[in-house]
Amino acid sequence: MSEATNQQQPIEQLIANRLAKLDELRRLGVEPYPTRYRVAESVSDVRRRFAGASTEGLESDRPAVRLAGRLRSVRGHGKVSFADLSDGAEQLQLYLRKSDLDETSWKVFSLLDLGDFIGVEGTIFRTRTGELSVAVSRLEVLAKTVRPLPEKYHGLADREARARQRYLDLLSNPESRAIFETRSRIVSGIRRFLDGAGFVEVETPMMQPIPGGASARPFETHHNTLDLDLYLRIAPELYLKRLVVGGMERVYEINRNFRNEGISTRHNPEFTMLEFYWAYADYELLMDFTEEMITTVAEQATGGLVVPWGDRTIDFSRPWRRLTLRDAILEHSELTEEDLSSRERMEAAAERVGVLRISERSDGKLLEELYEMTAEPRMIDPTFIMDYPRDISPLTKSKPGNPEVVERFELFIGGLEVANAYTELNDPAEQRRRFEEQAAAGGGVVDEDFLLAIEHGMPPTGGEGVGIDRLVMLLTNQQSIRDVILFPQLRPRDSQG
RNA sequence: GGGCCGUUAGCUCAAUUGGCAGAGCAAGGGACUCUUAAUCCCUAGGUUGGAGGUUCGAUUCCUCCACGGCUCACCA
Repeated sequence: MSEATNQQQPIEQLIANRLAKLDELRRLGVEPYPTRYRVAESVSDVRRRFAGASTEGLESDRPAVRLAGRLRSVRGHGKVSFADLSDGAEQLQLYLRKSDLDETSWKVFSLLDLGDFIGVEGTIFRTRTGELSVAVSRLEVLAKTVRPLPEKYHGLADREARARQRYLDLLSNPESRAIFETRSRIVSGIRRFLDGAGFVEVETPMMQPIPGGASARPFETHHNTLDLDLYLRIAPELYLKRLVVGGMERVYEINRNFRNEGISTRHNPEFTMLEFYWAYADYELLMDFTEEMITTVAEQATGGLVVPWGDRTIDFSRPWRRLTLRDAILEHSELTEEDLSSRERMEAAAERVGVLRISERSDGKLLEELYEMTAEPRMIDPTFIMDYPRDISPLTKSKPGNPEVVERFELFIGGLEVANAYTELNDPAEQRRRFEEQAAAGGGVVDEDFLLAIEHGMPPTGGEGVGIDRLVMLLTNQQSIRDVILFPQLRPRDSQG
C-alpha cells in the first residue's frame, strides 16, 4: 500500500494523506461528516461582540462560545497550538493547549488538515499581543476536506482557475469576496430605491417566441410539446411595456438577458439588466431619476461618490453632464459641423477615425460609430448622451418638430455604456412603420402581439435599461466583466486534462 | 473568428546562449506551552498544458492542438 502510494502523483499523495487521517478518525470512533452541529453565532458575530472587550474584562468574565468554521492555518508549538477559524468572511484565532483539552479532542486536532470544518467550544480571551482568541476546551470534526486549498498568503492568482473554481477564489482572495458582497449591496440598493419610488418588481418571459427589444442575435431553443421554437430573451422591454398597457404604471425587472454575440471584457453571453418603465415620465425626468438612483446606490456600495477607476477616478457628484450625440462628437474629436453635414462628408470622417464597413451603415449608425470611435472612451465621469438618430431607435418617440432625432439617452461612465433610456414610442401606427422599416433593413420581424397590446393604449411612458454587471465593474474598480460575474461563460475544459 | 502574449510541483513563483528543473507555502518525520506569512532540523514531491519536429541534447527553437489573458471584429 505504501509502496503504491509512493508511485502516485503528488496531488494524489496529498489526498491520500488526508484520506488516511479520515480513516484514522473513524478508527477512533469519530464521524468525519456528522449530521449536525448547531451554533448560535458565527465567527464574525463573535468578533463583533467582543471587539471592544478588554483583556482584563475577558479575564474575569471568561465568556463561553460555541463556534463552527473552516480551519485556515495552524501554528504549532509542541503541547500548545494556535489556529485560525474562518466563517468565510472573518477569522478568529483558536488557542489549543493539550492540558486543557480532553484526550479525544487533542487527538482529533492532530488529525486535522487545513481546510477542514470544525466545531469548537471554549472561552474568549486575549493573548499577550492582544489578539482576540478562543481557549478551546472541546473540538469536533464537522467535515473533512480531502483536497488541499490554495496557498494561504498569495491566494489563487491563476485567472482561469479563479473563474472556473470560483469557490477557491472566494476562499482565498478576500478582494474577490468583497466584489460580490458589493454587488449584492448594489442590487439590493436598487431594489430598495425603486420599491421606495412606488415601483413593482415583476418577472417576464425568458423564453420568447419573438426576441425583441434589442437587435442582438438570440440563443435558440425548442419546446417539444408545443413544437415551438423559442428564443432566450435579448431584452424584456416589449413585455414590460405590455404591463404598462395593463395599468402597472411603475414596473421593473432585474434579471438575465442572453445575447449570442462575442465575449469580451465588457460582454458576457448572459448578463444582468435592470429595466424599468414609468408611465407619464419622459427621458428628461429619467435623467434626473437615474442620477438620484445611481448616486444613492454608489454611496451605499462604496461609501462615497468619488471612486477609483484604473489609474483615474470617477466623480459621481451631481449634476451629471448632458450633451447631445452630435455635440459629444464635436467636443471630443477633431471633427467639425462640416464633417457631419452630409452622408459623403460623414463617410470621409468615418474613414479617418477608423470605422469599418462604412457603406453598410445607415446614416444614424454612422453617426453613432463616429461617437464610439472618438468621444465614448473619454466619458469617464457620468455623462448623458442624448438625442439619437431615429433609424437606430425603433422603439423611441421622436423629438417634437424633428422626426429624425428621438428622445433617447445613453449613460456613459468610465467609458462604458451603462444605461439606455427613451421616451417610449406609444403610437401604434408609428410603431408598426418602425418595425416594418427595421424588417425591410433585415432587422427582425414585426411583433404583431406587441402591436396588439399597444393598440389597446399605452400611456406616455419613460423606460430605461441599466447594465448591472457594468455598474458593478465601475463601483468595484474591475476592468473585466468576468471578475464581477460569479460564473462567467468559459470554454469547457478538455476532459483529457 | 483574426492578431499578440501566456501555460513549470497541490498553490505562488524562479531557471543564464539549447547543457543535471529550483525556492517559498502546503505535505510527511522531528523539536518547541503566547504564535499570527510562527521558528528550527530532516524528507518526499515534476511526462515543464498535449502531440509531433529540429538537435548529441529542448522548459528554452519550429509546427499543430487545448485552455486562458489582452485586443480587433460582432453586439440598433
